[in-house]
Amino acid sequence: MSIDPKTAMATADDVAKLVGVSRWTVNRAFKPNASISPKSRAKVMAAAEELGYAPDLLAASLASDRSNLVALLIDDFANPHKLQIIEQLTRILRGHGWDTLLVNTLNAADAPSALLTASQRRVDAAVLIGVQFNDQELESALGARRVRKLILFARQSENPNTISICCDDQAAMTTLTDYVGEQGYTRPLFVAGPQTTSAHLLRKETFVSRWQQVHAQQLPFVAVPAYDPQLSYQAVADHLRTDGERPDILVCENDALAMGAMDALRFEFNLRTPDDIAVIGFDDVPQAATPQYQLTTYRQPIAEMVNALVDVLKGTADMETLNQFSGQLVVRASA
Amino acid sequence: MSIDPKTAMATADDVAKLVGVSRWTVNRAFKPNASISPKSRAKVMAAAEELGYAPDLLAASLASDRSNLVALLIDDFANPHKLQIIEQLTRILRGHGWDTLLVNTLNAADAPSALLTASQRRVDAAVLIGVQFNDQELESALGARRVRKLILFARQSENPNTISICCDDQAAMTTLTDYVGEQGYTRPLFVAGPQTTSAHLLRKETFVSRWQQVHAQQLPFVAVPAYDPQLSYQAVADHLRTDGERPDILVCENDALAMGAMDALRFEFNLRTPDDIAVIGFDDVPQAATPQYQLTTYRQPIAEMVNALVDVLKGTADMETLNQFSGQLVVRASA
DNA sequence: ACTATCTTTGCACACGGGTGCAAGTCTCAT
DNA sequence: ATGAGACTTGCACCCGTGTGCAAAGATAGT
Repeated sequence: MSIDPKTAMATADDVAKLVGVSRWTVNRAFKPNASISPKSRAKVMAAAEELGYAPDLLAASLASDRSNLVALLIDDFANPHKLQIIEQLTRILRGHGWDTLLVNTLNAADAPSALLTASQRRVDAAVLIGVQFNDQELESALGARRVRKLILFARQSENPNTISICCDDQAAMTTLTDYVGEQGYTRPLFVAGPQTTSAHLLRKETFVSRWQQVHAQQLPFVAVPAYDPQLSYQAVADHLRTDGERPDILVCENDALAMGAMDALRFEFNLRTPDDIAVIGFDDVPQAATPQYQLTTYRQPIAEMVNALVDVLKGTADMETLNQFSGQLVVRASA
Repeated sequence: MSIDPKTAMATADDVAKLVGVSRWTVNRAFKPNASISPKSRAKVMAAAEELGYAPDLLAASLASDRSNLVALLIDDFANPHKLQIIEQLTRILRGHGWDTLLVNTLNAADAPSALLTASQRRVDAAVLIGVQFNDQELESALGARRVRKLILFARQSENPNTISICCDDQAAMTTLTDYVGEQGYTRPLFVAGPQTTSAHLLRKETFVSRWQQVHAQQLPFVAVPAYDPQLSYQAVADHLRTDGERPDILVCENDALAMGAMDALRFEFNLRTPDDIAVIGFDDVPQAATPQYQLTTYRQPIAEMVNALVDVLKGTADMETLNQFSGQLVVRASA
């Protein structure tokens, strides 16, 4: 083996010595647009390969004040949609030269500490996704202030210190509400997620107010404490057992809730979807397309949104359109 | 706002100046077991809070040769089991002071490049999980040699440069094989994942050879190109359509394949589980417990395995037992 | 051959903190 | 009061690379 991993890694100085140039020439060889002659670069690269040299990104970050690191804060692992987002985010960011620090935030109280850690790693940005984060803490928490860019992904925010990249939830839910009405449903039950005080989705509010506006009818809802199919199963089952009048459609804040709800209908009450009770979700997770769910849902343009994130990181984003992405209704059998 | 994020971050020197001590005293205040008087520490912490100071982990990594960073390489996002592993790994590692760099490796050819990036960030270890990684590349790839510790998680390896933390797959599959026999099944079909040449699971081999040993019977199998329920659905459907004799149980390399297979049985052939064909999986993903699957499966002790990873990182691990974890058979309705 | 111009290379200084040791300070028994 | 021993603090040097500028080298036109 030519390189002994026990010995110290080769540095640019080592390569420089071997080639007979200065250290700076070596580092330039590794920069795409650096001013260096093709000949020097070739010699450097050859020597680098021989020594197993690769530039130290830590030292580079320290010196340059850019880490090419993005922190991703997630607290919601029961929701399969997160896996999709993680996949696309890590893949696309990596394609543009950013690495991803994945931080599992245990709960809202833990988020400030997670942000602090991220800031100590000098991340170029921290992306909060599905995190239950208190808007006030976004102001006061030390970590929040230390992070260069604070980005809420797939979630709205009124906090001016924050950049929000998301769908126009109101427009999306309006589309969905109208669809529900057009299909002739008259007794919707909204299945909502955690009722946080801030940084939350406007889906329930939009659906309820839009429905009320068109149908002049108050709507009941169920609140599930987390975006977890099992909790949704429980909550929906409990609700249907206690409440007298049966809804004809469950409008769910996302697919995780929708799938749990649908399971409850089927296995607790032996009800069929959509014949007995229809179900509609949000996110279009992979499981939504499987034959047992065939879930009608709304798909967010995640890849586009991640590309917008890249623009934000590069500083070339159009800040006006960042929270106005529009997705599409995916009609399947469930509603 | 007391801290302007646009201005430079406070450094230990700034805090030192404010308190009237040396920089080293400031840094000591942030180390749990450093030699510093409680009084100094209190003064330092107060000043630090005032200035919004927190130690720079990049600079610390550079100077100390420990990054407290672990790279996690994953290429298999269609498998919901990955989400469980990611969740536990990030949570437990964070509890012990390690951060996680999540790298989405596109395919086997991409893994060396991902490892190289990780090594450039000076990760303390790179954890390969479910990655289709060529064993030869584990020898030759630059990134593989530059990484301090190379760990295969939930996967065996014969490569001596590699540390493998996993179940005793043979023992697990033997348990499972015997269970299948005891339940009276006589025509198993094995549903296998990608047939890579190395670093793969020994589940198929173990099941087939064990079955053959006991029942003196050759076994058919299906190979699915990825651990993706949809691909499993297709492969199983195709197989059952073409092959004449119908198996009485599908033994699947993991739950992702098992769920896809079960869907195929139900929706392509209108067969019921386990009455018409039983199904058995591996991993015990959350979905396996839902009423529509009720999947009999084998649960690996992920938390224990992650704790072993922590021991490896700390250098206190018992290397002998690292690939001999044992999980448990979870019997549900599907087989 | 000589100068104007462009390209390539080298360098001082900076980034923020860790390590091990030596000097300084304090405590307490004598 | 004094000295041994324990606890605190300060310091020189190092980790590996980026930045902007100045010097050196190459190129082309006359």
